[in-house]
Amino acid sequence: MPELPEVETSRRGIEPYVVDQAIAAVTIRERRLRWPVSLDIDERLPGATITSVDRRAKYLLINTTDGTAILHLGMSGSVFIVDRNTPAGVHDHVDIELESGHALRLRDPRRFGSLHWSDDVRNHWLLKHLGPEPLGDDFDGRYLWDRSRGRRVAVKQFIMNANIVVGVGNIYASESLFLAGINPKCAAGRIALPRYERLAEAIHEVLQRAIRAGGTTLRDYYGSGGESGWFQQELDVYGREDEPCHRCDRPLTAIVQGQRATYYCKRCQT
DNA sequence: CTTACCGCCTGTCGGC
DNA sequence: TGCCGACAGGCGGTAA
Repeated sequence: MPELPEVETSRRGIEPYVVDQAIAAVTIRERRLRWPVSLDIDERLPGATITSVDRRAKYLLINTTDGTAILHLGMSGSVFIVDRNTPAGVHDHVDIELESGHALRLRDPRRFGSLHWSDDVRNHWLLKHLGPEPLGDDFDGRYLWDRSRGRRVAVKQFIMNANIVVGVGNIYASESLFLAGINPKCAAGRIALPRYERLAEAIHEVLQRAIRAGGTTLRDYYGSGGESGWFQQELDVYGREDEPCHRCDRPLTAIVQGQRATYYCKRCQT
């Protein structure tokens, strides 16, 4: 569920509590995440001081004086701040305990998330192949057009491919295509430049709006359980099968692409 | 190179 | 009302 806006909201939420904090201890209650949590985490984090919290794609990068913890929230993960002695719930797998008496807690019921250690994040295997940030300078319609030439994959799957552009998850892919008026089934290689320019703008718009919405509800990452900022976006199509299109009033359509649900308007998206 | 599909998990939801 | 099976969903791995 956490898409890029939610991850960015989490980053901003925990940042003030963890930056410049020395790590007193690390408690790992469950190592079996998407990949087993490496012993490096236990060995290297304690004693280090957190220098910054960055985001790359949907990864949170907890930079320390000794290296970087790479955290992914998967489908159901969340991070939040608790007092160090707050009893852990069933799915609270990791605590990074800080000198301040707080702890950064990772909760992830489905365990699709992950936690890695790296001395050289830029070349880490999880991040190395990733495409540009959708909110960064090197992402625009021209870029999408360039990368899509000769590709027969559907445009929705194309923009969800992290090698092409990161952070466009299932929800925001449908929303962006609606905003741009593009049929999700359209072959990526058969879409002209002007339409990709509209699509790039739409992706930017949708993500930016969601981050802003997250920001307005970003009250308290301390003891919050990490729910704040989640799902504040007003959605035009996602999850609205048979409900009226916000533009033309006709019922919206749901299909499956690459084993994932897609929602769109047959009249407005061509 | 591209494309298609698998499977890791558990909370939620629909059907009976 | 209560139980149970189906399913969603990010994303790297693997196969074709």
